[in-house]
Amino acid sequence: MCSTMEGIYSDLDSSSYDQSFSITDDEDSRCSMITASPSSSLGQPCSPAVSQETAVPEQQEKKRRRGRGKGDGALHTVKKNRRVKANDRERNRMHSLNDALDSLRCVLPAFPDDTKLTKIETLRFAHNYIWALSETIRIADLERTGEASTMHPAGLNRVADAPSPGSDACSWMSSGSSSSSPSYGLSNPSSPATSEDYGFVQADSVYHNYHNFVTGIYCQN
DNA sequence: TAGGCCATCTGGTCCT
DNA sequence: AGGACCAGATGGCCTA
Repeated sequence: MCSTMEGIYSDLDSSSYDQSFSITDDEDSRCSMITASPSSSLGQPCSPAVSQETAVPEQQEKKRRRGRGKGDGALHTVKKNRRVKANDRERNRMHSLNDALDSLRCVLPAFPDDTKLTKIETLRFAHNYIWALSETIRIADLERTGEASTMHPAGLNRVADAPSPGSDACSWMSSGSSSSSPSYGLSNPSSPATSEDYGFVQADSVYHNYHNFVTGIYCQN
């Protein structure tokens, strides 16, 4: 998950870094933080989430020093210790957030090239995925009640016209290519009325991909 | 090399 | 008072 961090800290400008405070005096608390990741409480057997815990402590140490201090170097000991503790909590909090994102990635359909989704892609993907599943239930209910013929979207049954799920799966499910101005601020998340709500450009294409998705193409590993 | 993504530090604000 | 949360700043890594 994490690439090598060799030589990162050694390249840091020591003068700018020392303006903050010496972080090495907090070695113990930081080590305890690394091993105390709350990811296990999430209950998802997900390798990406675990990798953070099992990373080489030396690499973790170097990675943790990447952030740049902005202090004036005149922090009192009490204030400094408080800041160090706050940094630890903040780091831990962000690790928890990342673990949650990893768990979320685990329950989303995998892509053919097994590319790890970015954070924003994961959130958008999950958003669309939930919507697709909701639509599946809704349409299934409609079909059961005999109203499906009037409620189906136009392109839903034209499976042959659907684009290949391989290359554009990510762009659809994550809306990754629509980072310019996608609208995710729905007033009612349970009823995404239009494809435009998700930044989709072509409604037909949406339903083609959606059909591929609900028929299992995107779920095959 | 520029841009995207990410981890970390930091100070402010709100809450308990 | 201390912790949680947040956003800005900074710098490293990776890729086109």
